Amino acid sequence: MNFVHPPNKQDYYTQVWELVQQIPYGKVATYGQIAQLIPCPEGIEAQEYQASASRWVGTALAACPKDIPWQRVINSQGRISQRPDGGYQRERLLAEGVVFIKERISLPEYQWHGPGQASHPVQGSLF
DNA sequence: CGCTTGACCGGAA
DNA sequence: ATTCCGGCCAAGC
Repeated sequence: MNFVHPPNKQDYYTQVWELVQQIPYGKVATYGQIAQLIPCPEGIEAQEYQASASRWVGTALAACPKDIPWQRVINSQGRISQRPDGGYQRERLLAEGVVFIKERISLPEYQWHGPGQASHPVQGSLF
């Protein structure tokens, strides 16, 4: 397993938390998505970053403050990742109205579109 | 001091 | 659809 750590661990974790905090109620994001929203730290090869970042996100959430909606971060398959505590992530999401189909969430429907992203997606060329 | 163990992901078979 | 693989560090026991 690749476990390259970010140069400034604390700093990176903070960025993760900031982003996760922005995920709206009833929406979800994937580990990889959060990772991509954070710029590759200096001194890290883009390739290494791609290979490791999603895990950094997971590790960051493992140590996140209690006011962070960690339950809204799921894996790329739309599933709940195994956690040390066995947890109630699924329950929390259900409580937010997220629908599970065969233990899986429909990402197209529930995935958060990012922080700066448009609340009004520009579809097609309006011209 | 050494061994174990991580909230992941995408591609290939 | 499912399983396997590479990625190769550091904190904790």
